[in-house]
Amino acid sequence: MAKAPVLTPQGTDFPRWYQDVLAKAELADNGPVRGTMVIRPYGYGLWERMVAEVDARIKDAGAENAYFPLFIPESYLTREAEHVEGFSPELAVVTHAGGKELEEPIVVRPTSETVIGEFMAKWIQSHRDLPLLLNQWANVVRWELRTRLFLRTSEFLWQEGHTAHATEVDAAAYARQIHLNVYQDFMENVLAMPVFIGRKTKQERFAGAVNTLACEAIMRDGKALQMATSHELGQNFAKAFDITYQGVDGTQQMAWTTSWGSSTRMVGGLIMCHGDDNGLRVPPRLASTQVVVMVIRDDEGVVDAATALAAELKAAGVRVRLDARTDTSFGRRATDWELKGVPVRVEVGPRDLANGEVTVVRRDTSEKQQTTVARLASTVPALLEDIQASMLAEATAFRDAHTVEVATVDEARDAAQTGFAKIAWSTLGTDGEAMLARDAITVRCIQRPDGTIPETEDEPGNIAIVARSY
RNA sequence: CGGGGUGUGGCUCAGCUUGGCAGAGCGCUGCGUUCGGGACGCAGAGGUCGUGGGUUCAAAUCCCGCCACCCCGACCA
Repeated sequence: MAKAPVLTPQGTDFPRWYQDVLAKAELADNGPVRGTMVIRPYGYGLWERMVAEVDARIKDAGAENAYFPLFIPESYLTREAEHVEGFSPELAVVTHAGGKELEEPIVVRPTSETVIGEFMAKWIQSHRDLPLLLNQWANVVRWELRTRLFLRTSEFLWQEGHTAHATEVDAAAYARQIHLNVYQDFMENVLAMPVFIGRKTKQERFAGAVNTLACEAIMRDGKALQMATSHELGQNFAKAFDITYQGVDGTQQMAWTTSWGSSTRMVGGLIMCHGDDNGLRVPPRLASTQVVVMVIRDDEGVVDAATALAAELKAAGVRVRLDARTDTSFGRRATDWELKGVPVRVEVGPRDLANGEVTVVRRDTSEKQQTTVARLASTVPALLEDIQASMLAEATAFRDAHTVEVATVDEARDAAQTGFAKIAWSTLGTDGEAMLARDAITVRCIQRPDGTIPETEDEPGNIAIVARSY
C-alpha cells in the first residue's frame, strides 16, 4: 500500500513542506487581505500555550500586563528619529474615518514604544515610581513586502514589554534578565528549541535601540530564525517623550527604557525546528493535547476501556483527548494525529485489550510499545518528560552538527549555505558583515566564546554567528 | 519598485499551441462492505473558466484593457 506521501518531503522542497504542514495540520490559512493570516483552532491552541508559558515567566520577572491603543497619532512616531526611519516604510496609516479625512493621520501600531513612552512620562514622577515594568499582549501591523504565514505576516500577535528604570545599569540588567529567564528559558525548556543568545550588530539593531539582544534558532533547512529580542533603548525614547523623574537628591533625571518582544513567529519556528516528513512534532510541555487515546474499532468494551483510560490520564495531570471517531478509518486518524504532532498516541483495540494491554506510540521516534492497561496512567507522565528531553537533545545535536567554526569570510559564506558559521568578530567586522550581506548572509548575533552575552561588541574573543535567515 | 509567472468546482491542476457539449485527482454527501497505518464499491452534489470589452455562426481557448495573486531581489518580529 505505498501511498504518495502526505506532505512534500522536507528534502524535496522545504518551503513547500512548510506550506503543506500548515494546511494539513490545520494550523493557518491566508487571510483575504494580502499578508494576513487566519489562525485555525489547532494553531491558535499552540499560541495559547505559548502565551500561558511566556506570560507566567514575564510575571515572575515582575512585569504587569496593561493595554494600550491600536491607533497611534502619526506625530508620535516622528519623535524618535531612528525609530521613524526604521518603521515608516512599513506603516499602515488611517487617513479617513467616520466618512471624513482626518486632520492628523493615525498609524496602526507597528510596535508601541511611542504611545507607551507618552504614558510613562505621565505616570513617572519620582524615583519611587521606578522601575516601571509593563507588558502587553496585542496585535501589531507591519506592511512587509514579502510575507509568510507565522514567520512574517502583515498583522501578527505578540507580547511587547516596556520598562523604565532609574539607571542604565538597571535597565541593561532587566533586558538581560528577560532575555535569559523569560525567552531563553521558555524556548529551551518548553519549546525544546536550543537558541544562540547574543548581541545584534549595529546593522541588525532595532530602530531606536542602543543595544539589541536576540535568541536565534536553527531551522531544519539550516536557516536561522530570530525567535525573540530584548532591547536597551538607552535614553532615546525617554528624551523623545520626556520620561523624567525627580531623584533622591531632588534633581530631575532622565529615565532609561527597555523593550522586548516575542510573537506568533515562534509558532513558525516550532514547526520548522521539530517538524519532519510526517508533520509537526509538538514538545509535550507545550502541547495542548499531550496524549490522544484512539479507539481503533468499535468492538465490545473498546470505547469504554478507552474512555476510562482517558479519564485516568486526565486525573494523572495529562492533557488528554479521546478519539472515538470510528466512522473514520484508523489509518486516516493515526495520520492526522501524526500531522498535528501530538506527542503520544495510545491505541486501544480488541486485540491488545484481550491481553489487558494497549499500544503506546511516541511521535518523536515513532517507537511503539505495549503497556498494560493498569500501568498506563502511571507511566505516561514520565514518558512525556522523556520525549521532551529527547526532542531538545535531538534539536541541539542538529544545531551543533550544522554549526561550524571558520577562520575566514569565504569559509563563513560556504558554511552558511547549510547552517551556522562561527567566526571571530575581530576577523569579520563590519566590512565582512557587508560582504556576506551580498549573499543574503547576516550576523545573527555576537557572543562570547562560552556562549554568553558580551557586555560590548568589542570584547576580545567575541564570536559572530552568521547564517542565512528568515 | 525591478525581473519572471499564474488566474478553470473546496484544494492541486489538465484543457489554450490548432476556437466546436467544461475535465481529472484529492476532498465533500448518501448507501453498503470495512476498520491494528491515509480503506473499497456504487450512486451523487458542486464551476457566470479573475474581470471589462472586442473578433467570430461559435471563445476557457484568439486580440486589447484592467485587477488579483505567486516566485526571485531590496525591507523586516
